[in-house]
Amino acid sequence: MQQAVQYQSGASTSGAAPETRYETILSASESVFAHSGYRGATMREIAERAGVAQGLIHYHFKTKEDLFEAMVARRSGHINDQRAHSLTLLFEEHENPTLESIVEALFRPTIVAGISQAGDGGAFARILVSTANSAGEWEQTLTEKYYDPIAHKYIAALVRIEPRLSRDNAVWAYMFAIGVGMTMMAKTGRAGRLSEGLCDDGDADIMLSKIVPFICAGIRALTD
Amino acid sequence: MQQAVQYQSGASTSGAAPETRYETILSASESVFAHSGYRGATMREIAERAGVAQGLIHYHFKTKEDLFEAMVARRSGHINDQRAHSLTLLFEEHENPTLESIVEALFRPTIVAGISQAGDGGAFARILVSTANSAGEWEQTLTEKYYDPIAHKYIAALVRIEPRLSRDNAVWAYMFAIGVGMTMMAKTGRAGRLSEGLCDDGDADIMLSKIVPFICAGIRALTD
DNA sequence: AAAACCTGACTGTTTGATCAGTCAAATATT
DNA sequence: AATATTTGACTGATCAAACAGTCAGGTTTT
Repeated sequence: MQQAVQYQSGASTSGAAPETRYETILSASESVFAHSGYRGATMREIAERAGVAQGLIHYHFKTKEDLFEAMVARRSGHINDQRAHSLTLLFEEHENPTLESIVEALFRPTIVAGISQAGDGGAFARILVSTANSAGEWEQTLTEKYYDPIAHKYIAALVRIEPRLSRDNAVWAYMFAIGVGMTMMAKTGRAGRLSEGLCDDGDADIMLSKIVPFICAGIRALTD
Repeated sequence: MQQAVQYQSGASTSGAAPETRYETILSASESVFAHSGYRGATMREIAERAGVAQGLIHYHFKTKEDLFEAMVARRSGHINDQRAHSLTLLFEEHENPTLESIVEALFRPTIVAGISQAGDGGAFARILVSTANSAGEWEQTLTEKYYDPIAHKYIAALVRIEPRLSRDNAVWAYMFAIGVGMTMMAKTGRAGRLSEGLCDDGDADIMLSKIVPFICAGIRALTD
Protein backbone atom coordinates (compact mmCIF):
# COMPACT_ATOMS: atom_id res chain seq x y z
CA MET A 1 0.00 0.00 0.00
CA GLN A 2 1.36 3.39 -0.96
CA GLN A 3 1.79 6.20 1.46
CA ALA A 4 1.11 9.85 0.87
CA VAL A 5 4.40 11.65 1.18
CA GLN A 6 3.18 15.10 0.38
CA TYR A 7 2.72 17.64 3.11
CA GLN A 8 1.35 21.13 3.30
CA SER A 9 3.50 23.49 1.28
CA GLY A 10 5.11 26.38 3.08
CA ALA A 11 6.82 26.67 6.43
CA SER A 12 6.06 24.19 9.20
CA THR A 13 5.25 26.97 11.61
CA SER A 14 2.40 25.09 13.26
CA GLY A 15 3.27 22.36 15.71
CA ALA A 16 0.15 20.40 14.78
CA ALA A 17 0.65 17.44 12.49
CA PRO A 18 -0.24 18.27 8.90
CA GLU A 19 -2.65 15.46 8.09
CA THR A 20 -2.11 13.87 4.73
CA ARG A 21 -5.10 13.12 2.57
CA TYR A 22 -4.39 9.45 3.24
CA GLU A 23 -4.89 10.03 6.94
CA THR A 24 -7.81 12.38 6.43
CA ILE A 25 -9.61 9.54 4.67
CA LEU A 26 -8.83 7.16 7.53
CA SER A 27 -10.21 9.62 10.07
CA ALA A 28 -13.31 10.28 8.00
CA SER A 29 -13.92 6.57 7.59
CA GLU A 30 -13.66 6.11 11.33
CA SER A 31 -16.59 8.33 12.11
CA VAL A 32 -18.70 7.12 9.21
CA PHE A 33 -18.06 3.46 10.00
CA ALA A 34 -18.81 4.14 13.65
CA HIS A 35 -22.06 5.88 12.86
CA SER A 36 -23.43 3.52 10.24
CA GLY A 37 -21.55 0.26 10.75
CA TYR A 38 -19.36 -1.38 8.16
CA ARG A 39 -22.13 -2.25 5.79
CA GLY A 40 -24.16 0.88 6.33
CA ALA A 41 -21.23 3.15 5.61
CA THR A 42 -20.80 4.18 1.99
CA MET A 43 -17.65 5.14 0.15
CA ARG A 44 -19.45 8.24 -1.09
CA GLU A 45 -20.19 9.45 2.40
CA ILE A 46 -16.62 8.82 3.52
CA ALA A 47 -15.30 10.70 0.50
CA GLU A 48 -17.64 13.59 1.16
CA ARG A 49 -16.63 13.85 4.80
CA ALA A 50 -12.95 13.67 3.90
CA GLY A 51 -13.45 16.26 1.18
CA VAL A 52 -11.94 14.13 -1.57
CA ALA A 53 -13.13 12.41 -4.70
CA GLN A 54 -14.48 8.94 -4.16
CA GLY A 55 -11.95 7.53 -6.57
CA LEU A 56 -9.11 8.64 -4.33
CA ILE A 57 -10.20 6.27 -1.60
CA HIS A 58 -9.97 3.36 -3.98
CA TYR A 59 -6.65 4.67 -5.20
CA HIS A 60 -5.21 4.58 -1.70
CA PHE A 61 -7.02 1.62 -0.18
CA LYS A 62 -8.24 -0.42 -3.15
CA THR A 63 -11.39 -1.83 -1.51
CA LYS A 64 -13.82 -1.02 1.29
CA GLU A 65 -12.59 -4.02 3.26
CA ASP A 66 -9.00 -2.84 3.03
CA LEU A 67 -9.98 0.66 4.12
CA PHE A 68 -11.74 -0.72 7.16
CA GLU A 69 -8.81 -2.89 8.13
CA ALA A 70 -6.34 -0.02 7.67
CA MET A 71 -8.50 2.13 9.93
CA VAL A 72 -8.68 -0.58 12.60
CA ALA A 73 -4.95 -1.17 12.34
CA ARG A 74 -4.10 2.49 12.87
CA ARG A 75 -6.33 3.00 15.89
CA SER A 76 -5.81 -0.31 17.62
CA GLY A 77 -2.11 0.15 17.11
CA HIS A 78 -2.13 3.38 19.10
CA ILE A 79 -4.28 2.00 21.89
CA ASN A 80 -2.52 -1.34 22.19
CA ASP A 81 0.88 0.32 22.24
CA GLN A 82 -0.26 2.34 25.23
CA ARG A 83 -1.68 -0.76 26.87
CA ALA A 84 1.47 -2.81 26.40
CA HIS A 85 3.59 0.10 27.60
CA SER A 86 1.70 0.69 30.83
CA LEU A 87 1.59 -3.04 31.50
CA THR A 88 5.36 -3.33 31.18
CA LEU A 89 5.79 -0.25 33.32
CA LEU A 90 3.65 -1.75 36.07
CA PHE A 91 5.81 -4.83 36.39
CA GLU A 92 9.00 -2.82 36.21
CA GLU A 93 8.04 -0.40 38.95
CA HIS A 94 6.46 -2.82 41.41
CA GLU A 95 7.29 -6.34 42.43
CA ASN A 96 3.60 -7.11 42.78
CA PRO A 97 1.29 -4.61 41.12
CA THR A 98 -2.28 -4.52 42.37
CA LEU A 99 -5.10 -6.07 40.40
CA GLU A 100 -6.67 -2.63 40.33
CA SER A 101 -3.69 -1.07 38.57
CA ILE A 102 -3.76 -3.76 35.89
CA VAL A 103 -7.45 -3.39 35.20
CA GLU A 104 -7.07 0.35 35.01
CA ALA A 105 -4.19 -0.07 32.55
CA LEU A 106 -6.53 -2.12 30.42
CA PHE A 107 -9.30 0.45 30.23
CA ARG A 108 -7.83 3.89 30.58
CA PRO A 109 -6.31 4.10 27.08
CA THR A 110 -9.51 3.01 25.39
CA ILE A 111 -11.80 5.10 27.54
CA VAL A 112 -9.64 8.17 27.26
CA ALA A 113 -9.27 7.68 23.52
CA GLY A 114 -12.99 7.15 23.18
CA ILE A 115 -14.23 9.95 25.34
CA SER A 116 -11.87 12.85 25.51
CA GLN A 117 -10.11 12.58 22.18
CA ALA A 118 -11.35 14.92 19.52
CA GLY A 119 -14.91 14.41 20.67
CA ASP A 120 -15.36 11.27 18.65
CA GLY A 121 -18.15 10.22 20.99
CA GLY A 122 -17.05 6.63 21.40
CA ALA A 123 -16.95 6.13 17.67
CA PHE A 124 -14.08 3.69 17.61
CA ALA A 125 -15.39 1.82 20.64
CA ARG A 126 -18.61 1.19 18.77
CA ILE A 127 -16.67 -0.19 15.83
CA LEU A 128 -14.76 -2.44 18.20
CA VAL A 129 -17.95 -3.73 19.79
CA SER A 130 -19.61 -4.66 16.54
CA THR A 131 -16.45 -6.21 15.13
CA ALA A 132 -15.56 -8.28 18.17
CA ASN A 133 -19.13 -9.47 18.68
CA SER A 134 -19.66 -10.58 15.13
CA ALA A 135 -19.61 -14.25 14.27
CA GLY A 136 -18.49 -13.53 10.73
CA GLU A 137 -15.21 -15.05 9.66
CA TRP A 138 -13.70 -11.82 8.45
CA GLU A 139 -14.54 -9.93 11.65
CA GLN A 140 -13.13 -12.70 13.80
CA THR A 141 -9.92 -12.75 11.82
CA LEU A 142 -9.59 -9.02 12.37
CA THR A 143 -10.16 -9.43 16.10
CA GLU A 144 -7.63 -12.22 16.25
CA LYS A 145 -5.07 -10.17 14.35
CA TYR A 146 -5.40 -6.87 16.16
CA TYR A 147 -6.71 -7.71 19.63
CA ASP A 148 -5.79 -11.24 20.60
CA PRO A 149 -2.06 -10.50 21.08
CA ILE A 150 -2.68 -7.85 23.73
CA ALA A 151 -5.38 -10.06 25.27
CA HIS A 152 -2.82 -12.81 25.86
CA LYS A 153 -0.54 -10.33 27.61
CA TYR A 154 -3.30 -9.30 29.98
CA ILE A 155 -4.36 -12.85 30.70
CA ALA A 156 -0.75 -13.71 31.53
CA ALA A 157 -0.54 -10.68 33.80
CA LEU A 158 -3.72 -11.74 35.61
CA VAL A 159 -2.42 -15.24 36.23
CA ARG A 160 0.88 -13.84 37.44
CA ILE A 161 -0.46 -11.53 40.13
CA GLU A 162 -3.37 -13.74 41.17
CA PRO A 163 -1.85 -17.21 41.51
CA ARG A 164 -5.11 -18.62 42.76
CA LEU A 165 -6.70 -17.75 39.41
CA SER A 166 -6.63 -20.74 37.06
CA ARG A 167 -5.80 -20.17 33.44
CA ASP A 168 -9.32 -20.79 32.18
CA ASN A 169 -10.82 -18.54 34.84
CA ALA A 170 -8.34 -15.86 33.81
CA VAL A 171 -9.65 -16.09 30.26
CA TRP A 172 -13.23 -15.85 31.50
CA ALA A 173 -12.23 -12.89 33.64
CA TYR A 174 -10.67 -11.14 30.68
CA MET A 175 -13.70 -11.78 28.49
CA PHE A 176 -16.06 -10.48 31.17
CA ALA A 177 -13.91 -7.42 31.71
CA ILE A 178 -13.86 -6.64 28.01
CA GLY A 179 -17.61 -7.12 27.93
CA VAL A 180 -18.12 -4.53 30.63
CA GLY A 181 -15.67 -2.12 29.08
CA MET A 182 -16.95 -2.29 25.55
CA THR A 183 -20.55 -1.83 26.50
CA MET A 184 -19.69 1.26 28.46
CA MET A 185 -17.35 2.78 25.94
CA ALA A 186 -19.97 2.65 23.26
CA LYS A 187 -21.56 5.64 24.98
CA THR A 188 -25.08 5.03 23.84
CA GLY A 189 -26.52 7.20 26.59
CA ARG A 190 -28.57 4.32 27.92
CA ALA A 191 -27.11 4.65 31.43
CA GLY A 192 -28.27 8.25 31.55
CA ARG A 193 -31.69 7.32 30.26
CA LEU A 194 -32.20 4.43 32.72
CA SER A 195 -31.06 6.56 35.66
CA GLU A 196 -32.92 9.69 34.58
CA GLY A 197 -29.70 11.64 34.33
CA LEU A 198 -27.95 10.28 37.43
CA CYS A 199 -25.35 8.30 35.49
CA ASP A 200 -23.12 10.02 32.97
CA ASP A 201 -21.30 7.70 30.60
CA GLY A 202 -19.42 10.67 29.21
CA ASP A 203 -17.24 11.17 32.26
CA ALA A 204 -14.14 8.97 32.01
CA ASP A 205 -13.09 9.29 35.65
CA ILE A 206 -16.47 8.50 37.12
CA MET A 207 -16.83 5.55 34.82
CA LEU A 208 -13.40 4.17 35.71
CA SER A 209 -14.17 4.59 39.42
CA LYS A 210 -17.14 2.28 38.95
CA ILE A 211 -15.76 -0.18 36.42
CA VAL A 212 -12.44 -0.94 38.13
CA PRO A 213 -13.84 -2.00 41.55
CA PHE A 214 -16.63 -3.93 39.85
CA ILE A 215 -14.28 -5.96 37.67
CA CYS A 216 -11.64 -6.50 40.35
CA ALA A 217 -14.21 -7.87 42.77
CA GLY A 218 -15.57 -10.08 40.02
CA ILE A 219 -12.15 -11.44 39.18
CA ARG A 220 -11.38 -12.18 42.84
CA ALA A 221 -14.64 -14.10 43.04
CA LEU A 222 -13.30 -16.44 40.36
CA THR A 223 -10.25 -17.38 42.43
CA ASP A 224 -10.61 -20.51 44.48
CA MET B 1 -49.46 -4.55 10.88
CA GLN B 2 -51.44 -7.60 9.88
CA GLN B 3 -51.21 -10.85 11.73
CA ALA B 4 -51.34 -14.27 10.18
CA VAL B 5 -54.15 -16.14 11.82
CA GLN B 6 -53.85 -19.18 9.66
CA TYR B 7 -52.62 -22.47 10.97
CA GLN B 8 -52.04 -25.83 9.39
CA SER B 9 -55.30 -27.29 8.27
CA GLY B 10 -56.39 -30.55 9.81
CA ALA B 11 -56.20 -31.91 13.30
CA SER B 12 -53.70 -30.54 15.78
CA THR B 13 -52.36 -33.99 16.45
CA SER B 14 -48.75 -32.89 16.72
CA GLY B 15 -47.63 -31.12 19.85
CA ALA B 16 -45.13 -29.07 17.89
CA ALA B 17 -46.21 -25.57 16.91
CA PRO B 18 -47.43 -25.43 13.32
CA GLU B 19 -45.40 -22.52 12.07
CA THR B 20 -47.26 -20.13 9.79
CA ARG B 21 -45.45 -18.58 6.86
CA TYR B 22 -45.58 -15.34 8.79
CA GLU B 23 -43.57 -16.90 11.57
CA THR B 24 -41.30 -18.78 9.20
CA ILE B 25 -40.29 -15.43 7.75
CA LEU B 26 -39.61 -14.04 11.21
CA SER B 27 -37.42 -17.01 12.08
CA ALA B 28 -35.55 -16.80 8.81
CA SER B 29 -34.96 -13.09 9.27
CA GLU B 30 -33.58 -13.77 12.72
CA SER B 31 -30.72 -15.90 11.50
CA VAL B 32 -29.99 -13.73 8.47
CA PHE B 33 -30.02 -10.52 10.51
CA ALA B 34 -27.82 -12.20 13.10
CA HIS B 35 -25.33 -13.37 10.53
CA SER B 36 -25.07 -10.24 8.41
CA GLY B 37 -26.36 -7.44 10.59
CA TYR B 38 -29.37 -5.25 9.78
CA ARG B 39 -27.80 -3.52 6.82
CA GLY B 40 -25.92 -6.52 5.52
CA ALA B 41 -29.01 -8.70 5.48
CA THR B 42 -31.02 -8.68 2.26
CA MET B 43 -34.69 -9.31 1.71
CA ARG B 44 -33.76 -11.77 -1.03
CA GLU B 45 -31.69 -13.88 1.31
CA ILE B 46 -34.39 -13.86 3.97
CA ALA B 47 -36.98 -14.89 1.41
CA GLU B 48 -34.74 -17.66 0.14
CA ARG B 49 -34.09 -19.04 3.60
CA ALA B 50 -37.80 -18.89 4.45
CA GLY B 51 -38.66 -20.55 1.16
CA VAL B 52 -41.10 -17.85 0.07
CA ALA B 53 -41.24 -15.20 -2.61
CA GLN B 54 -39.60 -11.92 -1.72
CA GLY B 55 -42.85 -10.09 -2.29
CA LEU B 56 -44.52 -12.03 0.51
CA ILE B 57 -42.23 -10.47 3.08
CA HIS B 58 -43.33 -7.03 1.96
CA TYR B 59 -46.93 -8.19 1.97
CA HIS B 60 -46.69 -9.20 5.63
CA PHE B 61 -44.22 -6.67 6.99
CA LYS B 62 -44.28 -3.82 4.48
CA THR B 63 -40.64 -2.69 4.96
CA LYS B 64 -37.29 -4.05 6.11
CA GLU B 65 -37.41 -1.85 9.20
CA ASP B 66 -40.82 -3.17 10.18
CA LEU B 67 -39.67 -6.76 9.68
CA PHE B 68 -36.69 -6.18 11.94
CA GLU B 69 -38.82 -4.62 14.65
CA ALA B 70 -41.39 -7.41 14.46
CA MET B 71 -38.62 -9.96 14.84
CA VAL B 72 -37.16 -8.14 17.86
CA ALA B 73 -40.62 -7.77 19.38
CA ARG B 74 -41.38 -11.47 19.12
CA ARG B 75 -38.13 -12.69 20.60
CA SER B 76 -37.68 -10.06 23.27
CA GLY B 77 -41.31 -10.61 24.24
CA HIS B 78 -40.67 -14.28 24.97
CA ILE B 79 -37.46 -13.65 26.89
CA ASN B 80 -38.71 -10.67 28.86
CA ASP B 81 -41.90 -12.49 29.81
CA GLN B 82 -39.79 -15.25 31.32
CA ARG B 83 -37.60 -12.69 33.05
CA ALA B 84 -40.51 -10.81 34.56
CA HIS B 85 -42.13 -14.07 35.59
CA SER B 86 -39.12 -15.48 37.41
CA LEU B 87 -38.49 -12.11 39.04
CA THR B 88 -42.03 -11.97 40.41
CA LEU B 89 -41.75 -15.59 41.51
CA LEU B 90 -38.56 -14.86 43.43
CA PHE B 91 -40.18 -12.14 45.50
CA GLU B 92 -43.30 -14.21 46.09
CA GLU B 93 -41.46 -17.26 47.33
CA HIS B 94 -38.84 -15.60 49.48
CA GLU B 95 -38.91 -12.60 51.73
CA ASN B 96 -35.37 -11.73 50.73
CA PRO B 97 -34.12 -13.49 47.61
CA THR B 98 -30.37 -13.69 47.18
CA LEU B 99 -28.52 -11.45 44.76
CA GLU B 100 -27.36 -14.61 43.02
CA SER B 101 -30.90 -15.76 42.31
CA ILE B 102 -31.77 -12.39 40.78
CA VAL B 103 -28.74 -12.29 38.55
CA GLU B 104 -29.40 -15.81 37.42
CA ALA B 105 -33.00 -14.88 36.63
CA LEU B 106 -31.64 -12.14 34.42
CA PHE B 107 -29.37 -14.34 32.35
CA ARG B 108 -30.79 -17.81 32.25
CA PRO B 109 -33.64 -17.07 29.82
CA THR B 110 -31.38 -15.31 27.36
CA ILE B 111 -28.56 -17.80 27.59
CA VAL B 112 -30.84 -20.77 27.35
CA ALA B 113 -32.70 -19.19 24.44
CA GLY B 114 -29.44 -18.33 22.78
CA ILE B 115 -27.62 -21.57 23.25
CA SER B 116 -29.88 -24.54 23.54
CA GLN B 117 -32.85 -23.37 21.51
CA ALA B 118 -32.97 -24.69 17.98
CA GLY B 119 -29.22 -24.31 17.72
CA ASP B 120 -29.41 -20.68 16.74
CA GLY B 121 -25.85 -20.26 17.92
CA GLY B 122 -26.39 -17.02 19.79
CA ALA B 123 -27.98 -15.43 16.75
CA PHE B 124 -30.45 -13.29 18.62
CA ALA B 125 -27.89 -12.30 21.22
CA ARG B 126 -25.71 -10.94 18.45
CA ILE B 127 -28.61 -8.88 17.13
CA LEU B 128 -29.22 -7.59 20.63
CA VAL B 129 -25.58 -6.61 21.04
CA SER B 130 -25.41 -4.64 17.83
CA THR B 131 -28.75 -2.96 18.43
CA ALA B 132 -28.15 -1.97 22.03
CA ASN B 133 -24.62 -0.74 21.31
CA SER B 134 -25.57 1.42 18.39
CA ALA B 135 -25.75 5.17 18.77
CA GLY B 136 -28.30 5.45 15.97
CA GLU B 137 -31.62 6.99 16.88
CA TRP B 138 -33.70 4.16 15.51
CA GLU B 139 -31.70 1.48 17.34
CA GLN B 140 -31.89 3.39 20.60
CA THR B 141 -35.62 3.80 20.25
CA LEU B 142 -35.94 0.05 19.76
CA THR B 143 -33.82 -0.63 22.84
CA GLU B 144 -35.88 1.80 24.86
CA LYS B 145 -39.11 0.24 23.69
CA TYR B 146 -38.26 -3.43 24.12
CA TYR B 147 -35.57 -3.57 26.80
CA ASP B 148 -35.78 -0.56 29.07
CA PRO B 149 -39.00 -1.67 30.80
CA ILE B 150 -37.49 -4.95 32.03
CA ALA B 151 -34.28 -3.11 32.89
CA HIS B 152 -36.19 -0.85 35.27
CA LYS B 153 -37.68 -3.88 36.97
CA TYR B 154 -34.26 -5.38 37.56
CA ILE B 155 -32.76 -2.15 38.79
CA ALA B 156 -35.63 -1.81 41.25
CA ALA B 157 -35.09 -5.40 42.40
CA LEU B 158 -31.38 -4.72 42.94
CA VAL B 159 -32.07 -1.66 45.04
CA ARG B 160 -34.64 -3.57 47.05
CA ILE B 161 -32.46 -6.50 48.09
CA GLU B 162 -29.24 -4.50 48.43
CA PRO B 163 -30.28 -1.39 50.40
CA ARG B 164 -26.69 -0.17 50.53
CA LEU B 165 -26.71 0.07 46.74
CA SER B 166 -27.54 3.62 45.63
CA ARG B 167 -29.84 4.09 42.69
CA ASP B 168 -27.11 5.30 40.34
CA ASN B 169 -24.83 2.44 41.33
CA ALA B 170 -27.68 0.04 40.68
CA VAL B 171 -27.94 1.41 37.16
CA TRP B 172 -24.19 1.05 36.67
CA ALA B 173 -24.40 -2.47 38.03
CA TYR B 174 -27.16 -3.37 35.62
CA MET B 175 -25.29 -1.90 32.67
CA PHE B 176 -22.13 -3.79 33.60
CA ALA B 177 -24.05 -7.01 34.05
CA ILE B 178 -25.69 -6.63 30.65
CA GLY B 179 -22.29 -5.90 29.15
CA VAL B 180 -20.89 -9.14 30.48
CA GLY B 181 -23.93 -11.13 29.48
CA MET B 182 -24.22 -9.82 25.95
CA THR B 183 -20.59 -10.31 25.14
CA MET B 184 -20.74 -13.90 26.27
CA MET B 185 -24.03 -14.74 24.65
CA ALA B 186 -22.77 -13.64 21.28
CA LYS B 187 -20.78 -16.87 21.22
CA THR B 188 -18.03 -15.71 18.94
CA GLY B 189 -15.75 -18.51 20.06
CA ARG B 190 -13.13 -16.04 21.20
CA ALA B 191 -13.00 -17.49 24.71
CA GLY B 192 -12.16 -20.87 23.26
CA ARG B 193 -9.52 -19.36 21.00
CA LEU B 194 -7.85 -17.33 23.77
CA SER B 195 -7.79 -20.31 26.13
CA GLU B 196 -6.77 -22.85 23.49
CA GLY B 197 -9.93 -24.83 24.04
CA LEU B 198 -10.12 -24.60 27.83
CA CYS B 199 -13.16 -22.32 27.85
CA ASP B 200 -16.34 -23.33 26.09
CA ASP B 201 -18.84 -20.54 25.51
CA GLY B 202 -21.32 -23.06 24.22
CA ASP B 203 -22.08 -24.62 27.60
CA ALA B 204 -24.84 -22.66 29.32
CA ASP B 205 -24.32 -24.12 32.80
CA ILE B 206 -20.56 -23.61 32.89
CA MET B 207 -20.99 -20.07 31.64
CA LEU B 208 -23.64 -19.25 34.24
CA SER B 209 -21.42 -20.72 36.98
CA LYS B 210 -18.76 -18.19 36.02
CA ILE B 211 -20.90 -15.17 35.17
CA VAL B 212 -23.15 -15.18 38.23
CA PRO B 213 -20.39 -15.10 40.92
CA PHE B 214 -18.44 -12.57 38.87
CA ILE B 215 -21.33 -10.15 38.59
CA CYS B 216 -22.60 -10.60 42.14
CA ALA B 217 -19.17 -9.85 43.56
CA GLY B 218 -18.94 -6.84 41.28
CA ILE B 219 -22.28 -5.51 42.40
CA ARG B 220 -21.41 -5.95 46.07
CA ALA B 221 -18.24 -3.97 45.44
CA LEU B 222 -20.42 -1.05 44.41
CA THR B 223 -22.27 -0.95 47.74
CA ASP B 224 -20.90 1.44 50.30
C1' DA C 1 -67.78 -14.76 -4.37
C1' DA C 2 -65.22 -12.25 -1.34
C1' DA C 3 -61.04 -11.98 1.16
C1' DA C 4 -56.70 -13.13 2.31
C1' DC C 5 -52.51 -15.21 0.76
C1' DC C 6 -48.85 -15.68 -2.40
C1' DT C 7 -45.87 -15.36 -6.68
C1' DG C 8 -42.45 -13.85 -10.14
C1' DA C 9 -41.25 -10.31 -12.99
C1' DC C 10 -40.34 -5.62 -12.71
C1' DT C 11 -38.64 -0.52 -11.32
C1' DG C 12 -35.80 3.17 -9.84
C1' DT C 13 -32.10 3.86 -6.93
C1' DT C 14 -27.78 3.11 -4.67
C1' DT C 15 -23.84 0.52 -4.18
C1' DG C 16 -18.52 -0.51 -4.64
C1' DA C 17 -15.47 -0.29 -8.06
C1' DT C 18 -13.18 1.22 -12.62
C1' DC C 19 -10.94 4.18 -15.77
C1' DA C 20 -9.26 7.74 -18.84
C1' DG C 21 -7.23 11.76 -18.20
C1' DT C 22 -5.41 16.21 -15.49
C1' DC C 23 -1.91 18.17 -12.80
C1' DA C 24 2.23 19.31 -10.01
C1' DA C 25 6.38 17.91 -8.54
C1' DA C 26 10.40 15.09 -8.91
C1' DT C 27 13.92 13.13 -12.01
C1' DA C 28 16.61 12.65 -16.05
C1' DT C 29 18.51 14.67 -20.29
C1' DT C 30 20.44 18.05 -23.07
C1' DA D 1 20.16 26.03 -16.48
C1' DA D 2 16.77 25.07 -19.43
C1' DT D 3 13.97 21.25 -21.33
C1' DA D 4 11.99 16.73 -21.68
C1' DT D 5 10.24 12.66 -19.18
C1' DT D 6 8.47 9.99 -15.60
C1' DT D 7 5.98 9.45 -11.41
C1' DG D 8 2.41 9.56 -7.96
C1' DA D 9 -1.74 12.01 -6.45
C1' DC D 10 -6.15 13.12 -7.73
C1' DT D 11 -10.76 13.92 -10.22
C1' DG D 12 -15.33 13.24 -12.40
C1' DA D 13 -17.82 10.48 -15.25
C1' DT D 14 -19.31 5.95 -15.57
C1' DC D 15 -20.14 0.84 -14.89
C1' DA D 16 -22.53 -3.55 -13.74
C1' DA D 17 -24.39 -5.62 -9.78
C1' DA D 18 -27.34 -5.59 -5.97
C1' DC D 19 -30.66 -3.35 -3.40
C1' DA D 20 -35.63 -2.42 -1.23
C1' DG D 21 -39.87 -2.01 -2.69
C1' DT D 22 -44.06 -2.44 -6.29
C1' DC D 23 -47.60 -4.62 -8.84
C1' DA D 24 -50.70 -7.24 -11.80
C1' DG D 25 -52.37 -11.36 -11.52
C1' DG D 26 -52.82 -16.14 -9.90
C1' DT D 27 -54.26 -19.53 -5.78
C1' DT D 28 -56.16 -20.93 -1.56
C1' DT D 29 -59.14 -20.19 2.35
C1' DT D 30 -63.45 -18.60 4.36
